[in-house]
Amino acid sequence: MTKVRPGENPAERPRAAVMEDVAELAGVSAMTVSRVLNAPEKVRPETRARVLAAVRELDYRPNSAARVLVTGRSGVLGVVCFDTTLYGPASTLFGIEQAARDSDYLVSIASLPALNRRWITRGIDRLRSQSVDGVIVVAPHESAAEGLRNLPPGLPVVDVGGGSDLPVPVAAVDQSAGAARATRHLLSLGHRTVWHLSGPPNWIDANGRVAGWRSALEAEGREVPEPLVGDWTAHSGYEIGKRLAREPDVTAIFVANDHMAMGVLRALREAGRRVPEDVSVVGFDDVPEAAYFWPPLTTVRQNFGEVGRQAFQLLLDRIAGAEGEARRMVEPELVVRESTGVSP
Amino acid sequence: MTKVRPGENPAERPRAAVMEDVAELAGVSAMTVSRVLNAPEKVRPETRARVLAAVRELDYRPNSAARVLVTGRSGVLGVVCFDTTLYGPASTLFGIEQAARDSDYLVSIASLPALNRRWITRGIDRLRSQSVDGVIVVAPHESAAEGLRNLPPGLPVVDVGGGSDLPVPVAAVDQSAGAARATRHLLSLGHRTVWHLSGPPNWIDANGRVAGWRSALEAEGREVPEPLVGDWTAHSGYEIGKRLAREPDVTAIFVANDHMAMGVLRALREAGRRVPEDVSVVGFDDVPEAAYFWPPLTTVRQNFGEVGRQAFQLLLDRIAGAEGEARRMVEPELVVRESTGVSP
DNA sequence: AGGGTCGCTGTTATCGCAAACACTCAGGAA
DNA sequence: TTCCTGAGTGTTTGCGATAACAGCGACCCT
Repeated sequence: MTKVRPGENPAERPRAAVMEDVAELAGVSAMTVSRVLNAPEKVRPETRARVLAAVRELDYRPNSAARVLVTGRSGVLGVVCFDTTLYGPASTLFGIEQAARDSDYLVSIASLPALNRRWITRGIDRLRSQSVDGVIVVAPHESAAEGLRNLPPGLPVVDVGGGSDLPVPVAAVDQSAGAARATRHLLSLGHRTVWHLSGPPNWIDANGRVAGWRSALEAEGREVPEPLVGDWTAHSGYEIGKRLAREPDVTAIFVANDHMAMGVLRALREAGRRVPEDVSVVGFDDVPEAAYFWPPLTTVRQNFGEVGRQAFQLLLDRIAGAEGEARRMVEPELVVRESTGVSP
Repeated sequence: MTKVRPGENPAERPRAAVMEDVAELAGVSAMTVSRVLNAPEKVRPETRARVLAAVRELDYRPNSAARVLVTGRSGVLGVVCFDTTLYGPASTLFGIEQAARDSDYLVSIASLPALNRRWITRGIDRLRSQSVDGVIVVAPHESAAEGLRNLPPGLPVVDVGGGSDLPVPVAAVDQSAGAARATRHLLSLGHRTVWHLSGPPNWIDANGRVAGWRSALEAEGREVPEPLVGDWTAHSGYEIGKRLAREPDVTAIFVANDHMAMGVLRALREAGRRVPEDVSVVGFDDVPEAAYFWPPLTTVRQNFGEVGRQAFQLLLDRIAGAEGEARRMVEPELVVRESTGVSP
């Protein structure tokens, strides 16, 4: 006998099946259906088979809202991010999503209209209101730190790319090591020193690359020129590149990302300075196109996918109750192409 | 009097406040609290003020799972997508997310390990199991169509970039128009005909660009060369570009995206063919770096953000009960830079 | 005075599921 | 036999919110 619920017209499209419907069809109680789905070993195989057959026949799907209500777990994790059209954040997000998919988690995203403490807090709140099990913050900016200082208690949070003084676990590429590697590569080619075109102020990655570059120069006792500051865009690379091109001293430039490096390459060429004969250029990121720049760009590859996976793993640990701080550093890799050569 | 729930130790961190707690503090019933939050005009201003004060004092946040359970609405929409590291999909996703944020929707994403019917269906199922209010599919591939043929009834679905024969509303850039515009631009510069390096087979955008290119050539009675097929990467553009560079006939190339165009530019240069003096090149997308290619790339700009917004709007309409098909076409724009010039 | 209507608030039932506990029955130990 | 044990299943309850309806003054109308 099929109950017709009050207000339900049997002629209309039938409601989606619920656990009780499955139970009835299989001749068991709803609880047994629940067990088949959540702890199959506790149900006798024959019963289990009957239930599963009923599940298939009715195309039953558990209602996650009901399950969340009673268990407190949603199987959804949140990602707070800034601009997902930038190569780095987009790749990280992709890595997180893939790792999450493999563990049957779903990812909700909250993008921010601006990078500051208030918006980050709002983003986390927005996600929390949807009962996410945890949050990964991809906002590689100093202001993220403030936003992570007082988090709602009980919400697992992991940061990507953040500094070392954060009160939450962090997964990141070792920016400083990558920058140092790039700088040493240039020095090893005989350049007296290396100029730097950095990312915008207060971006963690930008700071890390400046630090690595500076320490590599200082370690060798080289002069440390004042870094120039861009905004990650090819446009800014071009504008600042024009200035650098006018300085005959400048024979080696470490640029904080590939897109800016592209602008620099163009500015140098327009100024008649050959790369790498007159000036060597190194980028950062290794975007897929970097090998097709003119000339092909020597750069530092970041494995964003791996960072995403590590961040997800840290979050899982946290959700499972792990305490304390944790850092997962991913090592970047120098990729030497044709934009670097011996000092003229 | 504050009830201590069974199993609760008053010394521990207190549970998050629920509606009943707010009601008690404000001296009203839970129902009144609910009304203050969902239909404030139905509550006397003084009462409302007391309730809101209690909400703030307890930092009360509604439990969305409970609300979903009873209303059937989650305030979450799902996006099914393939590779969010590609510029187009990433930008579209970003547009959707921004539009959603402005309307207090949250976005969950389900990325696909491969583009085919089965995975698309799975992605939609994964989202559906989280009670999303609707789904936007960003999978510009023929196989998406099959995946959209038999959808679960009752789930609003909108497609981005799909063909005209889909059973769901579609928001898209008019690829064909953009390609035709690019082709006509080249013809107007005096080129006898225009070669085409297309995207991979069965990608909707790739097909649309081929169609637009072909029709523009045919409209002027020009010879239509066999299109060459790439895979969107700069690498493939370079490899195929080397072949094109060997053909002296080739004076104008319409490339299906900017990254491949970058590879083509490099191949031409290496072969000693000057751009635009010997060969003109047009791309598609207008990635932010296109203006800094060497030479700066003439290309067709797609407003992905707008597409995302339109798709979101279509989905809102659908959720609100709108029926029937609908298409929102966004017009692309030709951006002329220095990679195109008069026929040699 | 009697009886609406209206504005505001409270009571009860319900959404779909799982935790906790209760029950049944077979098989083995005492 | 009697009791115990434990595997397998059922019953009850409650998660936190909203829908539907009921109650109750105040006010107006006739």
